Amino acid sequence: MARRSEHSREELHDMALEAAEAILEEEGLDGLSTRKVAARMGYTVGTLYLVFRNLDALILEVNGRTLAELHRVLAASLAASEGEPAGARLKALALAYHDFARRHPARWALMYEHRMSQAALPAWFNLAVHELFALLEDILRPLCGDASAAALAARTLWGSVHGICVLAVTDKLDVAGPLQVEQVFASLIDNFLIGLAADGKGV
Amino acid sequence: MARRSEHSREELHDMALEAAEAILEEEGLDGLSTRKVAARMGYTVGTLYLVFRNLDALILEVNGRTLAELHRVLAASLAASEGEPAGARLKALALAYHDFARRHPARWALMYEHRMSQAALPAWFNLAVHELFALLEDILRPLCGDASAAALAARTLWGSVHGICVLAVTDKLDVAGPLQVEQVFASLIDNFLIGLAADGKGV
DNA sequence: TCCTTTATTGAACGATGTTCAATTAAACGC
DNA sequence: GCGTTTAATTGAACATCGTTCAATAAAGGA
Repeated sequence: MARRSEHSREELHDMALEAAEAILEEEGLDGLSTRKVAARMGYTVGTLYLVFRNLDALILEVNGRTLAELHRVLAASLAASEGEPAGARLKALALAYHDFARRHPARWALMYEHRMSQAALPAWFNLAVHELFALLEDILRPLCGDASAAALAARTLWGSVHGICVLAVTDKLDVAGPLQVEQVFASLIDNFLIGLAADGKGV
Repeated sequence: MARRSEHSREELHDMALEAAEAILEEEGLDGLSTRKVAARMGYTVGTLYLVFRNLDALILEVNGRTLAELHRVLAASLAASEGEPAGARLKALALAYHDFARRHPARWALMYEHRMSQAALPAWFNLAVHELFALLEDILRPLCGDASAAALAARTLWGSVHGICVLAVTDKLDVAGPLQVEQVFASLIDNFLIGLAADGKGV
């Protein structure tokens, strides 16, 4: 077993997160346990509890890293569609989101399904969520009257895309395959953008 | 403890489902356990396993009943808005869905978050999901060209409303209170319907 | 080399889902 | 009414879970 001070507390911290992520990828949500994480680090349970207050604290940090990775993926999608019309960029974004959910189902589910014991999520987590919204708001602002309208549109589209992903990934959308999901995204974004454009003219 | 043949197997079946639902309402998702369900029925764990193959089978049936109750609630909302314009009826439906999620958070979450061990959901469950979609399709059909367009629109709106509810209920929508959620629903439905109407004219 | 310090361990606790031999009460034959 | 069969019901057992904490063992200073 690991020898005294072979790793700093910070190293243990990162090793635990990486071990947890590996288990989630290989065995899914139910495979995650404190003993498995510790074993994968080359330590025993006790050591894990020196670094994290409990499993919830570890999961919260895993979720923070997943959130950051998701942000990178979506930002890359936006960078790749620079110059294209807003509708095409939003559809690419939705597909990138769906693709991330399919490629990392356990980590993605953990973000949304895990209920924290403590009532409120920490500020840094809400900030990371806010940064995801900001990506959408940047595209939507030119299409909306003011910033608050863009904020509302961003929350609407975000929630919608997320819901379609949830149902698609768990096979409750009653459609077959990613090809059909693409159609649902197109239906959402095309129609929503037509409505947004009409709002500007109508009022 | 319960005496031999005091309850038929069918009675035990229903008692278990009612016990499980009561525990979910009172203690939430994490409160549910086989021993607690059995104790609430006035039996012990062993008896529960004579009626249900395992906890997953019990949860699946609880979810079936929740699905049926949700269908009743939404059908009632539709009946109450008979004659009103489609947009108003869809908004009322979305609010009824959100209200159900808020009033029964554990049973609602159990429907969407529980991963079945067996790969595929049984046919009767998918049929119940299908019946929920049918409610939406009935409103959308007059607004769409053909039935397949209505089916696509129904899936789009359903997923969208669901996603907004998920984020709102778990406080990840970054909005405060049900009043704001109502605005998000309105944004979704108003803009989507404008788009649908434009589709008919444009093509 | 001994001693202090502390990183690390692993046994313990209560709870979980699940199984199944043992028990006990009802039902039936006489 | 009594003995036997039948099956409904039990609860102890097992592996696993998150969590705690006294015991241990190794590093560094004297």
